Amino acid sequence: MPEKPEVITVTKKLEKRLLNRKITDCKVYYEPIIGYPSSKEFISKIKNQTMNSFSTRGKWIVIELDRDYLLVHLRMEGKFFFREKNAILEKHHHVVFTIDNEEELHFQDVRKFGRMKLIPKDKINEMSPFTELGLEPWDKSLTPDYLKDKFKNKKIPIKTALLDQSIITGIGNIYDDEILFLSHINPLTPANKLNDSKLQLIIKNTIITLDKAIEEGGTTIRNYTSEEGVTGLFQNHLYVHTKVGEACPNCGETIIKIKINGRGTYYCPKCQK
DNA sequence: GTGACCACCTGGCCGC
DNA sequence: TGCGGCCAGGTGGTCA
Repeated sequence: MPEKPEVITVTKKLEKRLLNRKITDCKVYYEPIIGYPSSKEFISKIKNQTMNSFSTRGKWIVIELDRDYLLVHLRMEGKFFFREKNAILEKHHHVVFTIDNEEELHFQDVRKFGRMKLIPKDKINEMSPFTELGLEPWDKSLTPDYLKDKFKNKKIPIKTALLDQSIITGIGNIYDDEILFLSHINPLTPANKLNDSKLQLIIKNTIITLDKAIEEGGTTIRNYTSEEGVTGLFQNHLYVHTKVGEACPNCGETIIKIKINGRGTYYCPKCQK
């Protein structure tokens, strides 16, 4: 389940292999994957454009082409694989890009949640999903005052508030649990009840957690793998997520699991009162 | 404006 | 062994 560190890991690997190369053909086998424009238009527009740069915004992979930006959201299980030209289409491979007429880049998504958009460069500010996104975790503007302002009318649990991409972008369910554990904050605490020092702790631990996860190449839980099937190692450093019934690494109390807004939430009831 | 809920989607797991 | 039902979860849409 790709979050920011996994998106960065995948983007780096794609950049290494695809920078300055040309998309010579494209086939779409499951049309809803293409969020904008129509799949027919997507195919015709993307052909013969060179991939000039790779970056991320929130959980989106941003590929700068000649005339457009190709935006890819992996959602739950989107993955990229390289294959030789005219390779047999494997199960759950929904979009195939031919690169330099030499090899293929396959987008696989078992659950079909992933999305791609092709946005003209001159329309990126009005049409991209970025307008709805909040601050990146490393943004200098991410301060306790910023969060206090965003949370002032939020009575929802902090667990839910941190998943709100319009406030901080890039945090998903796994790192949310880890950040709150490191911050000794109960995930059910209403977001508007947190004081400056707690908000500062959240910011600090968000950066620590994501930096460490990026260093480890992301987290492999269930079946997330990055491009070329590379698996991340951060799951070896998780403190509470998926650790239900195990001892808290801090106090030894048993880690419990509850549901908050439909999301599985793991925490230590003693450390995170 | 806010928050709760649902749909999307499939594979894995569990109980019967 | 086979079947049905539940769970996982990021995002966008709907409704109260």
